[in-house]
Amino acid sequence: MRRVTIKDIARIAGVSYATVSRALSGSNEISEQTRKRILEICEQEGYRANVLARSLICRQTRVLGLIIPDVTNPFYSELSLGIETYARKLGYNVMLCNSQPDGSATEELFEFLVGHQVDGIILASSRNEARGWVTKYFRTVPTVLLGDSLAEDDEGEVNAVSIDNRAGGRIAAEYLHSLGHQKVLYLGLRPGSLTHQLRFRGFCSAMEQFGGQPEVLENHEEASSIAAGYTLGKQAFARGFDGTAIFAATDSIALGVLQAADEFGLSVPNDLSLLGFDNIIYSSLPKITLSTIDQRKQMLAEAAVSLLLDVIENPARDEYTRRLIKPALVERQSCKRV
Amino acid sequence: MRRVTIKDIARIAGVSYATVSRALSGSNEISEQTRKRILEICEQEGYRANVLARSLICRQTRVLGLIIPDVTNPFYSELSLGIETYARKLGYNVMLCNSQPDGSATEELFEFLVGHQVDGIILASSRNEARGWVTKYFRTVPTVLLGDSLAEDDEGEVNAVSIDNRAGGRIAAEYLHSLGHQKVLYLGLRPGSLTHQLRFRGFCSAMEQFGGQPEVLENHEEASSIAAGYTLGKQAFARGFDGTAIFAATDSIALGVLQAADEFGLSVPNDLSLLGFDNIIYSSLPKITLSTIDQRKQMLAEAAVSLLLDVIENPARDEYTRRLIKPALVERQSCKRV
DNA sequence: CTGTTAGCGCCTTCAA
DNA sequence: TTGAAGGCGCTAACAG
Repeated sequence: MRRVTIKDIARIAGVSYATVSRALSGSNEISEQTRKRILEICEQEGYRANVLARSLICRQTRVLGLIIPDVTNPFYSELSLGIETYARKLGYNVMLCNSQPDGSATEELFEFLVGHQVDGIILASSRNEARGWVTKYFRTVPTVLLGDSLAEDDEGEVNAVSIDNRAGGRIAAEYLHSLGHQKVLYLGLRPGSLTHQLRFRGFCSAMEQFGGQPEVLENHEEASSIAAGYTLGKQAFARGFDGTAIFAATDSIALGVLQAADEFGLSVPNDLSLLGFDNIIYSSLPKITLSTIDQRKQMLAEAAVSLLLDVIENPARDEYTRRLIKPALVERQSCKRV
Repeated sequence: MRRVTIKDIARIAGVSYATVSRALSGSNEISEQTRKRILEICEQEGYRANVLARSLICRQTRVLGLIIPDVTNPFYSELSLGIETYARKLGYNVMLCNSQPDGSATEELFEFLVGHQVDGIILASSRNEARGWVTKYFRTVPTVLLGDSLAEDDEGEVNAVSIDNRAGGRIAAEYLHSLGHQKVLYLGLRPGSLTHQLRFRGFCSAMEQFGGQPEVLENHEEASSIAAGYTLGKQAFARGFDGTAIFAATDSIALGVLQAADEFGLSVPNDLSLLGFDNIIYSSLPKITLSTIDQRKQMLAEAAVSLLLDVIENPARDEYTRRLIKPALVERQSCKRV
């Protein structure tokens, strides 16, 4: 399928192809007449500029790369829609890539995106390795991390945007404490996830401060899926869970726990309170009505894009920004006063 | 950020850049020695071929465009993951684009993708306009429709893959009939969706054959969202629904209906049977356990990619293929014998 | 205001 | 086996 090029248009219009280029680029060193005529011909012939050829010269593609673990995860799909929408509004397009839940395709995808000359990359990841990936590539291509960068408070050499997970954990603890829960299980901590660790740390420190006793049940899967939550939930109930509340590492995990509880004849919130994290849309479903901590995905999305564009436009920018967004409690009906 | 090019490598290696090109392309008209040496230098310097420049010459980019209404819809996110995974396995990358639930961005996205020289496009849409979009562009770029192409059985000039929606409707009717339901409401038919019409037609013809009485409640929103299902459900219950079962146009609609039923104190399946369509992952949630018709997304995804690649590789292909995939009933706990 | 020319980074004949 | 040269579609000086 041979496509019509700028030369074809030039030939038809009887002008040089530089003129056509000018007509298209909105240059002002061209008469309105010829511009109109050329534009009409383009329309007629169905001309579409070859963006690749253009990028070759302009040294920018106006496309951003976005790497997420898995679109199927509603947290990431909502995030990616927010990012795509906002980027498009600012004149950028995004190439969405799934790195697999375990992140195994991440480096390959970086290479791929660099090869495609994207202007910048957003890496959305909650993994420990995330920071390493960013530092490996950020000298080659402007990159921002959408996730936690470091456990300690010292800033690393990465530009990052994330929710304040420590604060999120604290909010959870305060909420459960306010309902009188003392013995609470934190279910689904993934050791490979810095995000989860921060969340857990914030949760524990507040809980202990209140004299509560946090327990943990780790998730050794690579993803916080409903299935993982289900397995872990069954495990907890089978060995005789004797606390009053469960704080799930994510909403998906909570959904799985709910399923397990159902099978064990445990009613939420009557026999057991359940609190999630993320506020995915399915948490608001009837009969689910999961109380949770909201991640403010829209804000995260816009912050990440803004930061990335800032990095792209100021290549000499010799500072690193780390934006932390405050999470918020969403109270529904899965938690009850003990 | 200046990136290292083939010329830099050539200079360092002390060869012409044609030689470097050969080393990289796996050509056999080059000695193993120099190839190895060059490859090492590339590695050292962190050389990444500029895919754009390459595509300019090779006239193929190995990227496929995928247009879906909205990633946030789990049906489409599952589909898109399937498509991306399968395409990547075959050496293709995909550019995912959201056309908005109302499809308003579709034409713009076609133009965008054509400008980016994608090798082909998959348009996933259930709208009436879908066929028109495809016929408008398929001469410019190989395109396959993932959705229904025509109401009538005559083949149009489009290559298409879809579930057999008429059969899906029939299966639904047979199932509800087998449980003794006579008065059934088809809830959520979108007039703008060919898919829904086929589904409804199959449903009605079977239902009538059984002597049942199908009713309809149309959805005039642009998307089959949970919210739309909720509104429609409330509407149905408010005006006094007196049937025994509801067949929802999609699972998301069904989820909304469930919420409305909950508010009206109606228990599913005790007071009312509810059947969905799609089999999104959230239908299997505890306490939701929605019976539904499975769309076989994996199969759809692979069929669409295969067909598209076939069209790409055989440009002179003078036939149109339409693949219909059989849907399957997934029985859970939302339907009961009357 | 318009045309000419020289590349962007890469691949591919054609010579050597 | 290697190098030189032309060109993919387009933009950007520089002339005219």
